[in-house]
Amino acid sequence: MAKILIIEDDVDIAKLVAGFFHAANFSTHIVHSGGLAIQAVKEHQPDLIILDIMLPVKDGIACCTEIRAFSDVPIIMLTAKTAEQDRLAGLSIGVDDYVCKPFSAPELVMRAQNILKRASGKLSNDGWKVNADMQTVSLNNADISLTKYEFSLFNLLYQSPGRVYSREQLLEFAFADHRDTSDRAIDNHVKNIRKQLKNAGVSQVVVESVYGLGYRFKKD
Amino acid sequence: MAKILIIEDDVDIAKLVAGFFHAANFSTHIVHSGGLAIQAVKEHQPDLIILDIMLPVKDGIACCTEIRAFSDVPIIMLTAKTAEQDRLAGLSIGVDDYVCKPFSAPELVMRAQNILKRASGKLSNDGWKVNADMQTVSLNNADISLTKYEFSLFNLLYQSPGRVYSREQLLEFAFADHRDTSDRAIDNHVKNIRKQLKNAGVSQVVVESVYGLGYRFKKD
DNA sequence: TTAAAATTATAACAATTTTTTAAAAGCTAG
DNA sequence: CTAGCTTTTAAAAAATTGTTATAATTTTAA
Repeated sequence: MAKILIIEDDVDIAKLVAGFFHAANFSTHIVHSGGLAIQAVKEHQPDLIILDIMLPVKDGIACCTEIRAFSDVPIIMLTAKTAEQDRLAGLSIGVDDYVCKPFSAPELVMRAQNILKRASGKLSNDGWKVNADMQTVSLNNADISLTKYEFSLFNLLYQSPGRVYSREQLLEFAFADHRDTSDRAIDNHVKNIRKQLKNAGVSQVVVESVYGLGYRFKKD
Repeated sequence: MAKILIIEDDVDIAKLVAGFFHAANFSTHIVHSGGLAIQAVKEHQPDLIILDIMLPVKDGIACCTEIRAFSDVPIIMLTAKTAEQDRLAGLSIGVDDYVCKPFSAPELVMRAQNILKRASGKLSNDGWKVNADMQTVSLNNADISLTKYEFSLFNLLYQSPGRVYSREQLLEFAFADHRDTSDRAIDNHVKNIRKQLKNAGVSQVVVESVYGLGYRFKKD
């Protein structure tokens, strides 16, 4: 389920757009000003951004430039007038697409899907792909099949690269009802995950142990 | 640009649906009665049909059966009530998908896109062909006859390769009104499907079990 | 630097859960 | 009633998960 970040000051339009993306099975997050945009991008790591060009204080073009300084996340710009489209075309800031207001929501969703389809081939997130449907993880399109708990564990660590989880936390968050299970079970799952990854040709260790603390997913 | 034929007596709904498909870059043609449907299909040769199940004089199911007599064009049925869905599941007329009213237009468009993507591949999906009329499945033109529930099960899994369905979901989606049936029934159907496929000379296991989760159709 | 202590890695095995299978019982349509 | 399909049942097989013991590694402290 892809994450969409909507940067739009008009509350009604933001909700409308979010609603359509929900219907199309995306998860969304909304911020209402350009000032909050950068932080939101870093925090939520969206798969795609819908960005209004007309924002108070810091406008869409400024936002886009700032985002582009640290991320290649696809951006669809919402523009109001033809003049703005021309301006967009002129400036070659890194916008992936633009949609003119008043826009058709299905069209917006579809463009988002197209862009994501294209982007997914680009292996943006270091080549990692985590698919909860299949309970599989893939690196550079090589599927790695994990068991239920292996996946649960891997996924939790993967979602917050660099964050260290204690074995207690891992039991609590990834194993849910197995609170009375021994810590060593975690070690074994980690061992098995590493073996699976190695078999799939992943040479670097991505699930790191942190002595005395727990495990974490390697950052960068 | 794919052609959609919309068979729907309610003028407003027909226009609404047509509007959404236009926005998604399809061309559409509308007929408002079942009586005109057959001729329209022959004349316009649509790539996909949206068919309302509730039509005056000749209803959607009758239309579907008639269309299936001479064409394999994908059909999405619009149904109003759950009872109708059950009826659909029971009759296995050759409907490719159904959408329940009130439906989300983006969802309808998306399902259409998915079906068309699959249909355009013809034999691209490893030579598999699923014929809802005959309740047969064929691989490279070798027919495999399945019973009603075997087919229903196989077809559901086949439509979303790689997606894992839990036994609960399979009961809900493929068996419709048999919610109180035991999980083990699914296992037996799967066993029988696999036996049939094996008898037909399909060596690879295409209906995979995913330990702890359910079953899925093998992807690629 | 080295030894002791603590932590993590690994492998073999046991326990548990889930899947597979076959046979029998229950249904249903002809 | 019969034949074919579906469901239940129960036991065997397979896969996963958990435990234990031991080895390897890292940290700490002498």
